[in-house]
Amino acid sequence: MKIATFNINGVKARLPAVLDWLDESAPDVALLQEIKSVDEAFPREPFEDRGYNVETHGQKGFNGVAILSKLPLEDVARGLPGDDSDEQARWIEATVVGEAAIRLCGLYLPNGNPSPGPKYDYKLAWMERLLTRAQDLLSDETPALMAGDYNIIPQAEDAARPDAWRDDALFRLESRNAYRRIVNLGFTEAIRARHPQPGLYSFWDYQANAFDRNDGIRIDHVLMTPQCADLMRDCGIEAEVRAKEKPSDHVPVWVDLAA
DNA sequence: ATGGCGCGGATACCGCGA
Repeated sequence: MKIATFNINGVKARLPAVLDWLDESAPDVALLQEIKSVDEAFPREPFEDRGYNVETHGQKGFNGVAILSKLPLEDVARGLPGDDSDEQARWIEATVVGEAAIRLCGLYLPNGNPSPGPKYDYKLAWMERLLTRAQDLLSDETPALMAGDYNIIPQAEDAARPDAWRDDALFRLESRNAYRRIVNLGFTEAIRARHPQPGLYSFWDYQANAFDRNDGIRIDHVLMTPQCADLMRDCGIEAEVRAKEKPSDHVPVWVDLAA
């Protein structure tokens, strides 16, 4: 089962590019971030025409996450637990049943800039809630993954110019510490585990020809529970998607599971 | 590269992203 995560930066603006990607890459499951659409306006039909079940958790203008799956999705839940007053649509989860049942969590972690400030406080508070959900997933001792746009550069080797990000919310020490605490609970981060070499990126800014200069960062991650990591056959980053017509600034990251 | 580029939702600019 091929499971991909992709921050599409607006489903309406990205529809042709996302459909082309689905036709070429043919993931069984796609976890989408930044759909920037309310649920009622999400263009379900072209995805359903391609055989995908569609579950969305949208909001007006910003954020928004979705799951596309060729297999049925069960027990769909929306919103990261831990703060009923949080109205930002950044978390969706569901179970997909193939050869094995996998709990899928799609996430769009807050950017946090400028830091310090209230947006950075929100990012760190959100990561505390993510830690709690992550602990519960591990306690289940079943195959599960948390995939999406983490807005975290985990280590210096995950940025072409780490010094340029030193004081940014994506790379500040507190951000990296919070992320590492979650990973170190017992998750396997797919790309680090299988492709540990530096220079693999998942985001390139639209400005200043960043992609042509490979001035990128790796901020889209797939974290797997031990039971899920045991199923991983391969994983990769589809950097070539960034060179296509009217691209997102992110590219898809995928894992292939024996499931 | 203290400048850029792109999206959405409000209007002929702004908030936001990373």
